[in-house]
Amino acid sequence: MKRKLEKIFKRLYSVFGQQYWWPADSAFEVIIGAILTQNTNWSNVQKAILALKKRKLLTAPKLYQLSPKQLADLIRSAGYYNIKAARIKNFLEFFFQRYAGKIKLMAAGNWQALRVELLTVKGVGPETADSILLYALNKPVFVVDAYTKRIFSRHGLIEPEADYSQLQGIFMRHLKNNVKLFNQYHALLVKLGKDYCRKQNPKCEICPLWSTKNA
DNA sequence: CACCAGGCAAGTA
DNA sequence: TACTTGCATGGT
Repeated sequence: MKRKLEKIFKRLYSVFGQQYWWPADSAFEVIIGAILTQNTNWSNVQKAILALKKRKLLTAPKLYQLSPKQLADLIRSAGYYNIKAARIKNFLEFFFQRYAGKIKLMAAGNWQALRVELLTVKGVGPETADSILLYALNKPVFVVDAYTKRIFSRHGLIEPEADYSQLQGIFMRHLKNNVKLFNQYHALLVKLGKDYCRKQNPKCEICPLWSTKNA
């Protein structure tokens, strides 16, 4: 499996190149984006982020001051706006109570412990927590998402019923714990997913991974 | 028109 | 515990 994972990475990298994730100007922006992008197209999230930026509201204190209704209206384009407004509020509550609203403080300790804390926040599940750890705080955590599972399942590399932690374990056991590698690998899988491995997409048959056997 | 997108929690039996 | 449902906009 280790060899296979390395081969897949090389193949994806040669086909798609650098992905430069996560597109954001700050760690805080990554965190808000991670919540907003839950089961949502990224272009819809960008509009919501832009709406917050235009109003100079993309900071923890500013967002914390907004009412749920005000916040929901601003992030409307991201979909599920009432739920996501509440989830952002839940995170901010935790962020101020536990880390005084300081990214540096939150990033300072042991990340495994922080992961457990993040998962106690209602609205922060495994993928959101791991996205925050990897892309906002540069911790060596592999982010698994729907594309990762679909791609590996379709290629017969995992059982279709494998859960998040099992899939994550495969990557983290076999790959070097390297932030840049994990960042790039996940981004490449999303790129592959967007281009070839959508839920119903005949193009899946010409996915560049099908030729890794011979590569 | 139907289907989907960088999930998660709550409800049901 | 194991399945199902709600959440919602905007692009294809």
